[in-house]
Amino acid sequence: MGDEQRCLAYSTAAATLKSLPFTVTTMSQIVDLKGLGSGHCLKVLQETLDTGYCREVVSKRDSDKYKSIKSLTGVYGIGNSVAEKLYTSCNITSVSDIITSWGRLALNDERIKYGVAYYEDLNTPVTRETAERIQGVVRRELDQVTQGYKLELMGGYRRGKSSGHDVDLLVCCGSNDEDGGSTGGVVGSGGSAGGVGLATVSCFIQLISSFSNYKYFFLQAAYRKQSDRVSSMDNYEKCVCILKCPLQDDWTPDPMEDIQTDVSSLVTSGQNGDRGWRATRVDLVYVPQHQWPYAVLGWSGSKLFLRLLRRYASSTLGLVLTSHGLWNYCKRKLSSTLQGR
DNA sequence: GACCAACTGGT
DNA sequence: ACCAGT
DNA sequence: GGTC
Ligand SMILES: Cc1cn([C@H]2C[C@H](O)[C@@H](COP(=O)(O)OP(=O)(O)OP(=O)(O)O)O2)c(=O)[nH]c1=O
Ligand SMILES: [Mg+2]
Repeated sequence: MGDEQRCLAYSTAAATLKSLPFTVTTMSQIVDLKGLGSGHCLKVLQETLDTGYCREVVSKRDSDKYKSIKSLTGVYGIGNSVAEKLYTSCNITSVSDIITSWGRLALNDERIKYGVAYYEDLNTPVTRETAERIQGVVRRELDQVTQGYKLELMGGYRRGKSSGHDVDLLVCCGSNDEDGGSTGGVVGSGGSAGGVGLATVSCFIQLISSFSNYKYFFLQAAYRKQSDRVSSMDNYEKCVCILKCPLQDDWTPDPMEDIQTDVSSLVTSGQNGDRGWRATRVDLVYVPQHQWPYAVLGWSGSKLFLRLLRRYASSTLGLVLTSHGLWNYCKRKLSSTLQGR
């Protein structure tokens, strides 16, 4: 049921107001703005301007259900659907409820374990300073396996934000790494990478391997379509992980530290602020050089901007815009040098 | 009343 | 197909 | 929920 679309409508309305160069004080300033419509949004705004708040907003915001769902979806890996079920069918209202009732809830998604164990860390804003520290960690790992690469901060930071919910990094390998050709150990989905240390292995796989070597947490890896692979080994396009971000410059991960796999040990080891690191969500995206501009566009956001831009590409230009390229519907990549627009 | 971005991975 | 995520 |  089109909740996603209603969310889109609210986002557009909010962005419309945010874009105004002045503080809104009267309805006449906003009634004719595109994106606000003539219904719900205006009603909320009218009441807010008249009385300082909107009864519907306040009652929704302060309702027990809203507060519970908000806490539950704050767990990485729990979305609206599961949160709703936990709340209505299991009387679960908080993360501590989840921990207490873990055994009977059958939450199978591996991410939820980490989401619960590092709930506080993962809901603490990541400062730009932290993001740059992570970038430094990644840069030093990359320097050991390749050269001539590009590595840039993406997402909110690239748009000038000073904090965010994660660190988005875009990597583009140097020309030496493009098309290695040789095949080697296959990297299994979801965790330990094999065949580490071979010169022919893609720098991205080596990078990810260094994370598991160092006992960082590894969550998920996405594959790249065969046709887009830079080399035969190089089948990862994205790595979604949680890294231990050093709190001081001199901290290095302890290779002896075991990775905990059950929630209770994760939760206990996740507590305690005094551990020299903070759990940080990191997205690493790896693209071949010819896709770099599309990847920069696609990973800079914002989410709303991308949706509007892609809608324009599709409905006005008749093209498909993704983070890999600009295509026509027959799946032929548009040669932008020939089609100069 | 149709349309609303485009995609991947886990179950 | 559904859910969660980018 | 807003736009066309
Ligand atoms: C969430 C989301 C992100 N993206 C892209 C654009 C985002 O800028 C990029 C990174 O995703 P996010 O990290 O979720 O977005 P962000 O970096 O803008 O926000 P924050 O500062 O809170 O981290 O991925 C999508 O294309 N679609 C989506 O639905
Ligand atoms: Mg981000």
